[in-house]
Amino acid sequence: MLFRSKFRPFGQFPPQLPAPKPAISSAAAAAADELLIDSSTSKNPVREILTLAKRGNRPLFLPSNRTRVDRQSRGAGKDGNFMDWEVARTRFEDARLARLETCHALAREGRLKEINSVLKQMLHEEGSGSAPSLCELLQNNFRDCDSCSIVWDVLANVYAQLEMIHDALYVLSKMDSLNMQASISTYDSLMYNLRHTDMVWDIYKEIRARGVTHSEYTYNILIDSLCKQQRLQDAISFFQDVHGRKEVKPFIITFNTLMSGLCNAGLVEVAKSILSLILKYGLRPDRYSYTTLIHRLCAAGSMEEALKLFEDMEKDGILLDVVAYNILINGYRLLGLMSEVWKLIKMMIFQGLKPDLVTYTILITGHCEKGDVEEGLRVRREVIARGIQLNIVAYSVLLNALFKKGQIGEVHQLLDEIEAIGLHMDLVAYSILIHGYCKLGEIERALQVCQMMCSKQVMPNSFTHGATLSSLCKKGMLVEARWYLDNLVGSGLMVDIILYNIVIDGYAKIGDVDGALELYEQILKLGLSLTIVTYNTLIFVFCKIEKLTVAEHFLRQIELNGINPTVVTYTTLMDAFVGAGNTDSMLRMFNEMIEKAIMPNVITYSVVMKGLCKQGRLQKAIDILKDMHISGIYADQITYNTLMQGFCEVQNIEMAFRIHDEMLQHNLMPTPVTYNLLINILCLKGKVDCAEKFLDSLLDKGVRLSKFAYTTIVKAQCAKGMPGKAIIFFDRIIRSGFEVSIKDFSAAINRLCKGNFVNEATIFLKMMLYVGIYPDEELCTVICSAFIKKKELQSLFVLQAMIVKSGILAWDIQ
DNA sequence: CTAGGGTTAG
Repeated sequence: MLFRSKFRPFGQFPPQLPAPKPAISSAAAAAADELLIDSSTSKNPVREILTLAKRGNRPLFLPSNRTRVDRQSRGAGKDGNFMDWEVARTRFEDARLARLETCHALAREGRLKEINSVLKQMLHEEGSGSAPSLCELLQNNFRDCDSCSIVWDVLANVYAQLEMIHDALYVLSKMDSLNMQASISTYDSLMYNLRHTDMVWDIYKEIRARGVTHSEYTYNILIDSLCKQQRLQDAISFFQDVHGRKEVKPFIITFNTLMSGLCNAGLVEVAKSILSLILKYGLRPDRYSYTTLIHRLCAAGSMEEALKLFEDMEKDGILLDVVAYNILINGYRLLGLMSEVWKLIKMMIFQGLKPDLVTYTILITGHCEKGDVEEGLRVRREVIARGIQLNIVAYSVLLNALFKKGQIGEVHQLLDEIEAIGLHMDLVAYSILIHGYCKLGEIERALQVCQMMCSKQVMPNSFTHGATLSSLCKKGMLVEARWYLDNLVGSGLMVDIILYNIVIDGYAKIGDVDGALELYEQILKLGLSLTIVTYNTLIFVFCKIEKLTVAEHFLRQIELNGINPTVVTYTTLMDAFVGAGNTDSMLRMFNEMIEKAIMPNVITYSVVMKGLCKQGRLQKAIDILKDMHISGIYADQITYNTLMQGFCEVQNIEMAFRIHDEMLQHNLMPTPVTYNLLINILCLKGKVDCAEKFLDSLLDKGVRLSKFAYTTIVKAQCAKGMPGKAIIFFDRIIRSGFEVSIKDFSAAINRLCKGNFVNEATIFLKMMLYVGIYPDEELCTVICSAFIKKKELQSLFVLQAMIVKSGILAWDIQ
């Protein structure tokens, strides 16, 4: 009982979105029923995701806690036939009893390992939530037998091993009420599986209170648990308490555990000092001690130091194994040095070691990171051809890469493959799906996946929730995002600062200062530590509502709190100053960050350029481009577009096109904005035909253009007295499938009327009515005045009659 | 107890 109170029940997440507006139709209800059966009987969640994805239906929120009896009844009684169900139940009970009988027989002979494996198989089939009924069976059928307590103990132990913590705790509480004592090995298992939570200490206290003697693993598990919970100081103190007087000699494993914890916390130097501590205790560092450190150094990019430790390790007589090679190989992959990766793979083969799945996964990751998913998929085929089966990690890498490229068809193909092999989706794999769907804007599908993983007892963590929250925010669904966040907080689940940052950013993007500040207050109340991201986001929202003094004040506040501003902090402020036309303040900020040795990035430079262009200091802007090349920061499309816009504003057509050429020389694909700028400048300079030819040449090359490029040309044709061409060209826009709006028509008609091309304006009006758009009051006025000016009273009356008849101005005329 | 996969800010 002690344990149950603290443990939170499963199945609270995901919170369901506020009910989707349309009521669930009867067809959907039928589908829901079908799904219900799917989710409770199917062993493969991937199948369900695919089914959902292919069906493309609305979210159907499934109840996740189906009881066992319910499951049995659905499986057995086809037509709800009572007898069928009764027969099936009896058979099922008989099979369970037979197995428990076997366990007791084995217990009488002391064959613990075999009990363990029988129960493991059994509980795996039973699933979580099965403890109450199994306990009942044990209690009713095996009460007076000597071997009972052994079976009960192994039962609790196996539940713990299978991470069915609820069930393990249930068995323990039952044992307690029956006056049976669990073994230290069972407590160890339980603590190991609860090492990420505070509950280990409750169990440890329980062990002490009951006078159970600790095992050789007990302390190690506790130290590991403290490390896993980032309580390093406590871990070290506990180590000293237990091992300080050297009465209980620590394992080398315990030292390694500590080193691993320190490394994960980024305290590599402290971890290194453990090496000498090991010697002081009369032990020798082993393979794990070295590889733990080396791994950390590789992850931090310190390959040289890592290589040096490898030499030390070899001097100690420890040969490189596959794991050690993989760590090194991954180190080079992280640095993007794929040639070194290949060298090492050849080297390990030369030494008689076989690259394993991890090696290949690193290779696949490397290819995918370069954007070459095809090559990643090729390696996958090669691996399979060598008789190695990919695991969920390798598939995750590929899934993630495919989502990033938007190759959703291939994603589904891989999911099919995962299903066919029978691999289990894990937390990361599910998170990739959720994030992927979110990025595609398919939030409902993402929520379905979330729901599904919950029903499979794979609980979403902060990353998973972050993906959902950020896409809700990106879609501007702040009410839903806030509601989701509040639910997370309300259910007492771990909510970290990142989740708050995401939603604050959501508010910031829509300029909702109050929403952002409300969450800021909440963070303070909860006692979470604010990060620089939080501050950057708050600075951004004040910039957004043009309160630059407040924003800059915030910067000073940050510094007073001892937090270092980053390149993002400064770039945000600089961009706002440029937007407010205050280039001097922008430059002041730029100089300030340089003084603080904060490295500008490509965005910072682009902002500086934008400011300089605004002041007309174009030569200076070009100089910035040169500065960037020198500091090894590559200009991107936006940088070039910014510069190009500067030259377009002074109508320097030649420079605009030279910048375009330079983009191509640097292998940068111009964006729609680039083309819009160029087409616009051609039109402004009266070279409308030239603009049209340029547009055609782009289309020939297969470039996709935005509607703006087309309407720019139409506007120019109208303004420059080419009404006939404008009509033909506008027709082309409609035929190309663009959605035209009243604004596009008004822009053309206004310009035509201004140039007295009243007949052509009328043709536009007819086109407009033809596609089902009606003129507004303003546009009617423009056309009527044009008729009056040209004294075309006949047309005027026709138009007025039409206006009255169509009821466009009905509300005005009364 | 060591290796490979997912995340937030301009």
